Amino acid sequence: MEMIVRGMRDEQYNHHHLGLGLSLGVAGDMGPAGDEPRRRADDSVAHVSSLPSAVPLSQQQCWNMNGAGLFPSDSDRRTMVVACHNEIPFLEGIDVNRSPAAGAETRGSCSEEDEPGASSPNSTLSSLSGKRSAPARSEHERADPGSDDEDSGAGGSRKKLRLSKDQAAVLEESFKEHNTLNPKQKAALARQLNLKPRQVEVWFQNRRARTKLKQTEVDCELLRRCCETLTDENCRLHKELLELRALKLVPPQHYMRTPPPTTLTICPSCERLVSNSAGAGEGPTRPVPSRQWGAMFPERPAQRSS
DNA sequence: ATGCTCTAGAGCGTTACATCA
DNA sequence: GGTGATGTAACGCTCTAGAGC
Repeated sequence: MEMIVRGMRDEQYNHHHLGLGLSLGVAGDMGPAGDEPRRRADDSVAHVSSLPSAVPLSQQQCWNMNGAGLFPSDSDRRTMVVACHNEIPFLEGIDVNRSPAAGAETRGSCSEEDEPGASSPNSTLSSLSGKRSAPARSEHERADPGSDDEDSGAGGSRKKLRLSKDQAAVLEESFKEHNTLNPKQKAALARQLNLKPRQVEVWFQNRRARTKLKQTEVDCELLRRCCETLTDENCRLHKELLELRALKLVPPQHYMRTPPPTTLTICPSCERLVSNSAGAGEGPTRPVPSRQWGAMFPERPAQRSS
C-alpha cells in the first residue's frame, strides 16, 4: 500500500511538472455545468467598465504593495523570468533555517533535477485525504521537507508545513526583488531555505495572489471613495440647478432636457476615461474632464502598450 | 509562412490544515 | 476542551507563450 501511495505521488508529480496539458480532457467532467465551458482564468478578473481600473488586472501594471516599485505586467514578468538568470543577490551567504540535524550538504541538492520527487512534499491525492496524523513538531522539523516523506504514509493526508519565520522573511525579501522566479532562482532559494523548489513555487504563487487581493481591496476602497465624491458632487449640482431654477436664470429648455444615461469606460487604445452616451446620434465618445478621477488615481501607472 | 503539439509557468478557485480568540 | 474565524500551504484545473517539428 505504501508503494501504491508513493507511486501515485510520483504520478501526481509528473502530472504537475511534466505537462499539465494532459489533464485538459477532464474539464467536461464538471457536473451539471459541464456543458458550459469553464470561463477562462483571465476572464475572472474584474472588468469594471467605467472605472479607472477597468483594465483586466492580469494586464495591469500592478502596484507593488511592498513599495519596492512596480510589478511589470504578466508578459513582462514572463519575459523577465526568461531573461533574468542571475542568482538572487541578497541570498548570498544566507542559510537560514538549516537545521543542524538536517545537515548542510547531507540533504543534497534540492534542485528539481536532483530531486524528481520533490514536487509536493505533502502532495497526495485528494481522494486519499484523511485524518491529520502528524503530531506537532518544532518549526525546523516542520519546515524540513525531507523528514516528512518517511512518516507520511499515514493515510496520505495532505500535511501542511508552516514555514518558519526566517524562511518566510527570506521569501518575502525575495518577493520584493522579483515577484516571479526563474528555475535557477527557485532552486537557489529552495537550497538556501532547505525547502523544495515546489514549495518555493507555491509560496510565490500564493504571495502573488495575496498581493493581487490586497490591490483589489485598495482599488475597491478607492472606487468607493470616488463614488462618494461623485455622489456629493451630483448633490451639489442638483442643488445648484434648483437654485438657478428658482432664480429663473436658466431657460427651461436648457435644463429640462435630461441628458441620456452615460457610462464611463476606459478607451483601450488611449486608456483615457471616456463617456459613452447612450443617446443615439450623440457622436463619438468624448473624454471626460475628470479632475476627480485624476485626483482619485494619481499614481496609477500607465498600462504597458502591447 | 503556417499550423500543430508539447511543455513550462502563470492565474484562479478550492481544499485542508494550523493557529488563535 | 470545543468551536468558529482566519491565514496560508498545497492542489487541480485552465490558459497562454514559446519552442520544435
